[in-house]
Amino acid sequence: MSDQGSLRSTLHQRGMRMTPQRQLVLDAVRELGHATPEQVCRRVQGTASTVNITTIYRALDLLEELGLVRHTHLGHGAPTYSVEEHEHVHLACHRCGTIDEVSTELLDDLCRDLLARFGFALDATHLALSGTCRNCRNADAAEERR
Amino acid sequence: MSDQGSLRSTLHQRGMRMTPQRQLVLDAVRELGHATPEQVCRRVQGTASTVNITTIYRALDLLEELGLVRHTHLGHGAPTYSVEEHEHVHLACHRCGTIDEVSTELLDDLCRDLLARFGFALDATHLALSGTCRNCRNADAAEERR
DNA sequence: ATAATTGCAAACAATTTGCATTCAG
DNA sequence: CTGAATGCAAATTGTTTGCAATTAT
Repeated sequence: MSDQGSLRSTLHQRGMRMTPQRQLVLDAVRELGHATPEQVCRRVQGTASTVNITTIYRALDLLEELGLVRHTHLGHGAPTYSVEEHEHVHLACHRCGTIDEVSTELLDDLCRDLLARFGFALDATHLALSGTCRNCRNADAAEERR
Repeated sequence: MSDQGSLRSTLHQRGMRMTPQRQLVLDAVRELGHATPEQVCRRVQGTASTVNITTIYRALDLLEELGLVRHTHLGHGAPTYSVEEHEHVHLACHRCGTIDEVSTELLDDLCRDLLARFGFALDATHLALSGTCRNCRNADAAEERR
């Protein structure tokens, strides 16, 4: 599902079109992995230099509404967009800023729990968990010892 | 720990002071629960009308650095600040925007897992989990049936 | 005195809006 | 033709910076 054709028809049902701009934005997000609107814009402009950043924002919103892309607030600043496909969880260290990706399989139990207890269907794709990574914990421990 | 006095002395060790503005910001965050810098500002200005929003930002940064408050990106827009104290997890429905709070105890297993497998110490306070709440799932199911 | 803190204005970054133009059905 | 989509400029929102004036030690 959600291949080229079905996307076209989903849009068509809503009286919308799959324009070159929207396709380029989707491609850019696919290729870049995690990218801010700014970065997507630069990428798209590599191919079609006249595309305006406003269009990028509008396309990202639309694609997100259609469930094709997703945004996450990793650090501060601008959010990053990525395709819904590759499911993973971010481990963001708030000490050094490193971001690791691990499988969503980790969350399976939690998912089940939330559904059973609260009727809440967790969207496990692209979750960002913040904490302290091994390195920083070691560094802290060393600090402590002094 | 981290009562009035120890805060004062923590600051003092760093050659800083507990100013009225900072106290008001901390109080506001305490009272408001989850608030954007803007909201904190309005609250503080209710008591001390001349306090500038710049000061709010600076105080929030400082208080966060001291581990007294914490910010989370709930919806889009501005982040919300809240006191570190009451540990809980947010269940944010991306359909209707409702935000529920549940105990962090839910995450105990996940915490253990992350630490054992990745050496990652999850900060479970104030995690936001996005997904679909019971109501919206029911609504969707009803839609489906038609 | 001296160093921290504040308020203010201005800069800056990220995002949104209004509107005239273009484009596809 | 008509409505959807775009580009552009301007407006808005959220946040940061530089600096002079104020305040506590």
